[in-house]
Amino acid sequence: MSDRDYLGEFEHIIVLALLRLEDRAYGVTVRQEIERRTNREVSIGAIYATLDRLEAKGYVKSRRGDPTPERGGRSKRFFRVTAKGMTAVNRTHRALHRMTEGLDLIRSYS
Amino acid sequence: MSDRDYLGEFEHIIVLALLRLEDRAYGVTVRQEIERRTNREVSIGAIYATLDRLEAKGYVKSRRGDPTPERGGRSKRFFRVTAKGMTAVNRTHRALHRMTEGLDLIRSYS
DNA sequence: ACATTATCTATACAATATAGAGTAAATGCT
DNA sequence: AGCATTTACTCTATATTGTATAGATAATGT
Repeated sequence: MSDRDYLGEFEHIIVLALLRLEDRAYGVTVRQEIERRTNREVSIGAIYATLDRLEAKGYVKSRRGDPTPERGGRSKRFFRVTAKGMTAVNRTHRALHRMTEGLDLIRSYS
Repeated sequence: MSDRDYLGEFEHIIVLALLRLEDRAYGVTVRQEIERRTNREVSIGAIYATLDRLEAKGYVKSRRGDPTPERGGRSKRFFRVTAKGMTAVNRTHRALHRMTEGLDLIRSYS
């Protein structure tokens, strides 16, 4: 909860998905984005549980969307990363980067 | 446990520390390396618990070292990353990289 | 042998990750 | 209106990971 915390592995992935999706980020698209980019199958329950936790910590914020003119479907809950969330991703990245730099055994991040 | 798993956030940091320390990696040096590079304080218990878990999963292996000619001190338990461990770090990196690429909001890894 | 130093082990608890079933909201059709 | 269909979210339960604290072990010098 403190401002020194790092994002968990999956929290990290989810925040990155939100950043990529910008204003199109809600449960279903977040799941798709992750599955497409990483070939990792994730349950929808895992997505929401993590989004809720991130929101409780103030790293993301959600708002209810208006219904779309599609065939049906409940209205969406859109998510965006807060400034505090951005700080947390950057802190996490920085730590990973500091631990990785100079290591050539590893496929580099860049 | 399966060969599709990703490293948790702290597991990841620890494996990277082992890779950096090469043959000097044991509890105390792992802790120092992490604290120095990331300014993150970690308890020694956290380190060992994670190392044990990583060993149980086959990502690292440990061996008992001989006593050194220092003032005292129990003999060390050295750790190294296994091939399976390397695969796991790389899988984790790849996922992170795929989720990060193209995002300029974020301080890049490279 | 005992005090000192360094390191590791055991245990317990909190936070995070995951799955799956169930519920809700919207639309189109009859 | 009532109901089926579609899309999306919520709830509950459990497993795994992350963390701290306290205590046990092993080696050395006096």
